[in-house]
Amino acid sequence: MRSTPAEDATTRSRIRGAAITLFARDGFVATSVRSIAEEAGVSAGLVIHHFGSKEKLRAECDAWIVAELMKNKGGVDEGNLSASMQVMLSDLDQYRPTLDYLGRMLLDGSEAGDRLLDDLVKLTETMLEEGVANGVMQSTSDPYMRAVLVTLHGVMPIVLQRQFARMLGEPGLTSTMIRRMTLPSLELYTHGLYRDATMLDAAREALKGNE
Amino acid sequence: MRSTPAEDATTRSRIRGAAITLFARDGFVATSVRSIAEEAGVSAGLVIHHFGSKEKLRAECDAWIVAELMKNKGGVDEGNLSASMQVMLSDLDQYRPTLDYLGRMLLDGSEAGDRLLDDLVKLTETMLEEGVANGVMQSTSDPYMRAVLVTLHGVMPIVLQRQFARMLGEPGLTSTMIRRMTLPSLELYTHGLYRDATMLDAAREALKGNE
DNA sequence: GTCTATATAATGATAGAC
DNA sequence: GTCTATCATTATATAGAC
Repeated sequence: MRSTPAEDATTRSRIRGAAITLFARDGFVATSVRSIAEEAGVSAGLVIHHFGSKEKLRAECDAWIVAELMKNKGGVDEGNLSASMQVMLSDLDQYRPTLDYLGRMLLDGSEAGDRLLDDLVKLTETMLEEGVANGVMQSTSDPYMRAVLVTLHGVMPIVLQRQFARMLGEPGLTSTMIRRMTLPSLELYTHGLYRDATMLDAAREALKGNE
Repeated sequence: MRSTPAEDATTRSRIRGAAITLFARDGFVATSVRSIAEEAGVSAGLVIHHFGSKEKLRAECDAWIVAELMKNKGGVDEGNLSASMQVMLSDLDQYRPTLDYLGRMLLDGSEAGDRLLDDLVKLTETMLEEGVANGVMQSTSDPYMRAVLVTLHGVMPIVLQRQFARMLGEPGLTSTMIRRMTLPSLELYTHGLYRDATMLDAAREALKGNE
């Protein structure tokens, strides 16, 4: 619970940092208290002494990461998801552990991760609404679903970063990858994939029958 | 290794089925041999007797799922990913275990999962190339990256199914969700998100400077 | 605060009876 | 083929010395 600023050399914070690294890399269940202790250069007993249990340590890691993410989200006026994500993706050296851990949270059933994603969807929904109101974005038949899809597409490079990096021959999430995906992503979000509405109209007709 | 057709009542296949269910639901490390045995209604010793080790059991589950997925991919002439996925997504009752397990494979570092995803990307790339050649799809500055993005967006509902379902108030991947996401997805793939190329042009300019 | 030693439970895997 | 009993290892967590 220590929250003194600039406490980065504390043993407690070093343990937390080690835990974040290993939870992010191997997942919660696959990470042992012993391995965290080793990574932090302390004994296993001390880890438990400081945090009570592995589960409580995880909760504190979750909270720490959420705080870290909020710090950056605050910096963006509009609460624009892609912008706050972009800030972190453009400074990978600093934010990699945070982003890696975020990916784990979204998959591992963390309560904090769920609430975080809900927030991201809300931010995205607002951004899309404003875009439509300003006339810069297309309207949609289902604003909430579109916000969910855009958000999940946004976190995909983090959640599936192992596959993403592997397919591009990179060792992990790199700035090269981020740069390379920028144009194709924007192309998709600008011109779409299909040149006309044949598929869309067909789907509209098909769904009309089912309702 | 038994491959006799209609062997569904075999103890061995029942154990494999139980393993697939639990690996998909809880992940490989979080699933114990004992819990698989219980799910299959046999003893823990028998599981090892049949498969040698937990790891070998996993390998056989992987192979089984890959075969199951290939079976359906073969049914589609063009090797269209969204079509073969759609086949399975439209018959969730039958393919849920397979799809759930696929999601795990893509995340858990399974070799078989990696090769499978590579195949899906290749199929998608071919489909996109043909679409461009036929004039029904937009061209792109980076065909491979676009294929990767479209593929990863395609498997996203499976990989992030827990979040996806939770945000739509569903207990898991349901046909209701699939139906509801159809139109917004096609809208995005038809009209995109942005109404003009302002963002895209800006990115093009910005990247020109960095090269 | 930090360690070592230990308690207790669960894990993957083996041995041998039937 | 299937079970029970068991081994060896590892896990989280505790106790107590320093």
